[in-house]
Amino acid sequence: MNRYDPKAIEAKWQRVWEDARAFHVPDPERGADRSAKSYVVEMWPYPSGTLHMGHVLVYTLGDVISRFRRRNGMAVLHPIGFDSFGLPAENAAIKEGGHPREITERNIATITQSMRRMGWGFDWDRLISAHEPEYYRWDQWLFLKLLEAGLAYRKGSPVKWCPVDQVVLANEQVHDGRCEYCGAEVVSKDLEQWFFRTTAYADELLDELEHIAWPDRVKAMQRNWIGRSEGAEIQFAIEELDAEVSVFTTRPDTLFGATFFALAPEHPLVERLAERSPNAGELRDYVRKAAVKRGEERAAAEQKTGVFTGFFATNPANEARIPIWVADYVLMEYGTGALMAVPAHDERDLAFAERFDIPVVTVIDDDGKLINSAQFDGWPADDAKRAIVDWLGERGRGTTAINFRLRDWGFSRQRYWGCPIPIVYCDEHGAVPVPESELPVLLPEIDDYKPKGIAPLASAEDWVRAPCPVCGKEGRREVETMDTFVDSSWYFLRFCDPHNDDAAWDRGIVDWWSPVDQYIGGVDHATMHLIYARFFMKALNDLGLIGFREPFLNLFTNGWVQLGGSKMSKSKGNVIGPEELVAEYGADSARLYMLFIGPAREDMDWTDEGIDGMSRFVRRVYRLVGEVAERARHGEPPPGELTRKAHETIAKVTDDVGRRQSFNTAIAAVMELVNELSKAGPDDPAARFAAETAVSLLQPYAPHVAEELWEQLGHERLWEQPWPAADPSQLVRDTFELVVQVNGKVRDRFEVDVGASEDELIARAKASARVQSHLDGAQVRKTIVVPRKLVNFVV
RNA sequence: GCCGAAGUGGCGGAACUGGCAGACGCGCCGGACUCAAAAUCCGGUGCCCGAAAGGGCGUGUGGGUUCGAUUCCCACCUUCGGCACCA
Repeated sequence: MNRYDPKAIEAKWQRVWEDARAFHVPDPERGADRSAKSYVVEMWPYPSGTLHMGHVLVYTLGDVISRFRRRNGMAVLHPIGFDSFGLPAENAAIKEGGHPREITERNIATITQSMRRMGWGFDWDRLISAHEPEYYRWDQWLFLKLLEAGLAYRKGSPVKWCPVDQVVLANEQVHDGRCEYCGAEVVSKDLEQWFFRTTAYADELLDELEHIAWPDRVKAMQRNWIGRSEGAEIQFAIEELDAEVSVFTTRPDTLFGATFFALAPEHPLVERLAERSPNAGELRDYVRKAAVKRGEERAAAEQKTGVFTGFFATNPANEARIPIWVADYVLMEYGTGALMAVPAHDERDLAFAERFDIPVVTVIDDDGKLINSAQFDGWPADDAKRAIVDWLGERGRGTTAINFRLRDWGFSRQRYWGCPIPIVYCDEHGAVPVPESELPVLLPEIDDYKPKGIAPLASAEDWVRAPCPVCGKEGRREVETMDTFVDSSWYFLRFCDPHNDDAAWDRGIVDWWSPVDQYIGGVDHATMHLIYARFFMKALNDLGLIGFREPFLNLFTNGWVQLGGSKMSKSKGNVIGPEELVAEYGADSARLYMLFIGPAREDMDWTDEGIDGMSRFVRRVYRLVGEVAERARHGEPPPGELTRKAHETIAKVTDDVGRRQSFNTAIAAVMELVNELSKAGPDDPAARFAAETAVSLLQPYAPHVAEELWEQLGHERLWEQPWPAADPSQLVRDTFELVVQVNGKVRDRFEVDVGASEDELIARAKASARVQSHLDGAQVRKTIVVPRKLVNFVV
């Protein structure tokens, strides 16, 4: 008997698939039926040195789904590419020398090899990588489109700046308000940065969550992230300045309880107040210090801080003059950067009021009714919200308002290894887009990638000098690059038409395949990537470039793979990686075990004992099926236990993989079938059918060994065979196990004819000696019969 | 603080629609084969009492609904995750 040799088997079939172009899908024919297409995408990997266990999980999931759908008669697009721009390659280049491109391409080559060895059925003809000009020129083109549509823009936003070194500092480079390099006091400076107007779609991004089949937790995270809150904007007057300043509040019902007014240090009004304030020095000093603090630092402060401006604001509800403070717990980025403080009904306002001895006025009683609120006294708070805003509205002092936590997406990066932003700055014409005909703006070669606080590209002086597209006079190129999330916001569109040199994609082709039917990836991308990609689709749809507004109809979020946990096994002591795993056990066992450990949606713990067990199972299947293959018997399997078990297993696996996406239980079901087959032995008349069924059902998980055994059984090209169908007539049983309970406790169980009537069931149940001993002459008060399940006597 | 997910044997987990708790696997125990070991095969394995038959207990805790609850409801505890001076 030949021994199971995964290395030989896997190499053999990988070769066969490649020669047969088994996973290649052609472009759709014009007018082709879309109902049987399926577009399956796993989040494209960042090409770090090697594959890790997380990759094994994600791509095996995608492969199982793709192979299953192919055999269910669907045209399946299952592509792969690399998210190949980004920081790690740049950092590696800084640390070890070499060019980020070389490092990246070397890694891609290594990982590609490993992916092939895992047997993942990708359409390799569609391989794309973000760092190639053939890809990123379309990043640039899309940027120009969004710019034209007003969905990309530039604005100044405050950064930490060292006035001595003349560089931007990252948060981590500021210690106690001083520069990490020279110790100079850091100041805040407005720096122009690029933004996408994600907030233009805030409402839709929120509302459309209702209509996509995503996990609840991901939807919840996006809702949190978008953070819609409903409330009101209310105008307060500052009489001394003859100015008005508005605040956002979700609690207009507490308006009568406002006892002070607070401005963010960055609020434009602060400087105007400082000009006329007796304590201008203190005020400006406070503002300066607040500006160089990190947001988290401000939030973590044990005590609230602030400075009184010397001015007062007038509450439009009761004409009360309340003191205006500047306080760094007020955020310029949210609402209007100003707030009415109601210490009685807001913890933060209370903490501030206590610190600075500001009065606290309660305006809502324990019953939720308004007090101290003039004509609104006695109103329930919820009704009062609306009534007060209406009342203010009549006098032009307030209106309902909605605020979002979501901010526009700042996507420019002071980094080298990314897509150049196609803009030239001209003294006369400002930021001028590079004409489409001049794309791509190629990333130039430079010598030093180190972050110096100015973008590395600035050192490529010949490249930076470029003529202004409008006037031709010398201008300077944008030296910042795009966030890599730009690359990943549309790569799944490019997969549909990956080699198009004339356009980012052909709309007909993209609209045929898209949206993605099944997207798979880690929950760590719940907010950023999955929001940005949704934003892109909405924008591209509005631009007429695609025919849909949501990128991913179904999302499967996989858990994390923990290695060893507390109990690292064997004496290796080391973490075992996919490469060693394939070398030791073969890809099939690795793939199977990865999905068998537990529900793929949840975190899981990889153990070496576990894969030993799976390896045992695969060898067992190999041996058993081999024994069956040697027997000559063919033809229809006779009805019986084993035949029925095979049909039940087909039904179970089809449902688990197809509908429930419960991949671990499907494997368990096949194991049960294999156990039955083992018990029946290779000479059982149904053995061949059981073996063929087990092999066929295992194929999405363990494609190599399945293909090999399928061949041994005398067939060909399992990957093209229709998925087996359970014969309903074979699933019918003529007896079932009746459970008999007394007072809800199981006392006996035995086989009963399916056709038995209720009375017969009760009679049979009562006849049982075990049941009798529990009835023990007591009077049966009630009898419950559940057809084909149980009888319960209540005594 | 707000939002979300989850608590089941020694371990990973199963039980999909309120109906046999613990499928499947790991580990462990016993046996077969072997000079021996590995591999493989067979059997056992929730806990407690019992020689056994059998009985009792048992799905985080406490209550409730129900003939019957891992499943539904209420309260609480714990763990994990997201957001967070967001007004």
